[in-house]
Amino acid sequence: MTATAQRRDRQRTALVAAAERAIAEKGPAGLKARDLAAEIGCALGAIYNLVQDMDELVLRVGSRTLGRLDAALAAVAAEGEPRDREAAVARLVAIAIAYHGFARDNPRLWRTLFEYRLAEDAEIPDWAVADQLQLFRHIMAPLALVLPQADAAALSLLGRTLFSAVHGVVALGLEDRLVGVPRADIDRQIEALVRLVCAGLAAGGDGTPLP
Amino acid sequence: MTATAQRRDRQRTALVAAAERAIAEKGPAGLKARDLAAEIGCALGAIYNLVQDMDELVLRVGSRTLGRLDAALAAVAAEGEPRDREAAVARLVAIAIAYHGFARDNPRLWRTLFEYRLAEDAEIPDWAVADQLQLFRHIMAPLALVLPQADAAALSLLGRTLFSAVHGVVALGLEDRLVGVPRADIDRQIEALVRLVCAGLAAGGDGTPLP
DNA sequence: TGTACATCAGTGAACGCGCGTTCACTGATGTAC
DNA sequence: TGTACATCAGTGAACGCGCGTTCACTGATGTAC
Repeated sequence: MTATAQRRDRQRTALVAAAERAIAEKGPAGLKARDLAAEIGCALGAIYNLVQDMDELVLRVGSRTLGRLDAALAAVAAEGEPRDREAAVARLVAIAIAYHGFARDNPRLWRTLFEYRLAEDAEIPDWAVADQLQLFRHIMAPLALVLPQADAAALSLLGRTLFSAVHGVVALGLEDRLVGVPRADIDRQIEALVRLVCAGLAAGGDGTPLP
Repeated sequence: MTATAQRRDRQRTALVAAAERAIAEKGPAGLKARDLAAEIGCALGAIYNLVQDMDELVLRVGSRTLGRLDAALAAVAAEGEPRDREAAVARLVAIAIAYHGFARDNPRLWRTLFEYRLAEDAEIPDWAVADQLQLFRHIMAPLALVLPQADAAALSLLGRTLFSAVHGVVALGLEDRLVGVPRADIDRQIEALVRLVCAGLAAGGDGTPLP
C-alpha cells in the first residue's frame, strides 16, 4: 500500500469520526460538508475523494454505531451462556437494559439508525443488512431456552416482537413526551415487560395465540 | 363575525387541509409554502396572515391527526364497556390492532407525530399536550379491569409501557427493516404481545417485579 | 541513483438549487357619521 | 342610504441564508527506464 493510499485511509477514518461527533452532537441534520472539511483539515472538495456523498457518510457512521451497540450487548453475554430458564430470563432482561443504556448514552446516533431516510431509491447496502441481523444473536439463544418447544420461525418472530416492544419503551421514554414512560422508570418497566412476557409464555402461550 | 373573518377561517382550514395532504403524500419535508399557496389559491405572503409560520402548520396537522387517531380508537370502544377480565383483554387487543391500522393507513402523518422536531426552544403548546393524554383513556379502563388490585400510579405506568411496546412493534414493523416484525405478522404479534403481558399479570406479576 | 513523465489527490471559488420569510404597495372591506 | 376615511387582508418580487456538489487548475507522489 502506497503512502498516498495510507493517507487516504487515515483521512477517511478521520472524516467518519468527525461525522460521528457531529451527528452525536447535533443530529444528522447538523452534518455539514464544510464543517467536516475544516475539522479534518482538508479542502471542501477533498471530501469527495474520500466518500461518494454525504449519504454514504451517514451510512458509515450508522455501521459504526451498530458495531458499538453490538459490542455493548456482547459485553452482557460475556458472562457465559445461561443454563436454565431463570438465567435465560435474567439474560433477556439484562440485554434489554443494556439496549436502553446504549440508547440513552448515544441518543442522536441511536435515533439516526432508525429515523434517517436515504434518498428515494433507498438502497440499503448489504453490509448494513448483515450488521442488523447480527444483533439478534444476543436475543435468540436465551429466548430458545425460555421457549424450548418453539420452532425457529416462531422463535424468530417472537424475538422481533420482544425487541420491538423494548425498543418502543426506550424510544418513547427517551423522547420525554407524555405518552412515554418517564425516564426514571424505563429500566424497571423494561424488566417488567420482559418478565411479564416470559411469565405469559410459561403460563401456556406459545407466542401465537389461537383465534 | 364579519365576512372577512369568516373568509380567513375558511382559508385557514383550507391551508391546514392542504398541509395535511402534503404531509400525507410526501412527509413533513415535502411541505412547501409555495405549493400550499398555489393549492389554496392565495399569494405566498397571505399564508402568514393565516398562520405564524410553517411549524405552526405542522403542529395543527398533528393535532388533527391525533384527533383522527382518537376517533379511530373510540370507534373500538363504541361497543360498550367490557364487563369481565376476558372482555377487557380482548378490548386491549382490539385497541392495539386499531392503532396499527391507523398507523398503516396514515404512515407519514402518524410518523410525523413522533419524529417531527420543532426548533430549539421546543415549546409544545398546551392543547397538543392535552390531546396526547386523551388517548390513554381508551387503554386505562380495560387495563384497570385486568389488574384490579393495582393503584393508579402503577396502572398509569403499565399503560404507558404497554402502549409503548405496541407502538414499537408497529413502528419497526412498518419500516420494513429487518429488525422489525414482517407486516403480515404485525396484527398477530401485537395480539400475542398484549395477551402474553396480560397472562403474565394473571400469573402473579403486578407490573413492578421484585428485585 | 537520477530524470521525465503520468497520475491523481488537493484546492476553493463558483454553481445551482431550494425555500422560509419579509415588505412596500394595492385595493377591497368595514366603520363612522 | 350615502360618503369619506381607516383598516387590514392580499400580493408577489426580493431578500437572505444555507448547503451539497462540481470543476478547472496545481502540485505532490509514484512509476518507468
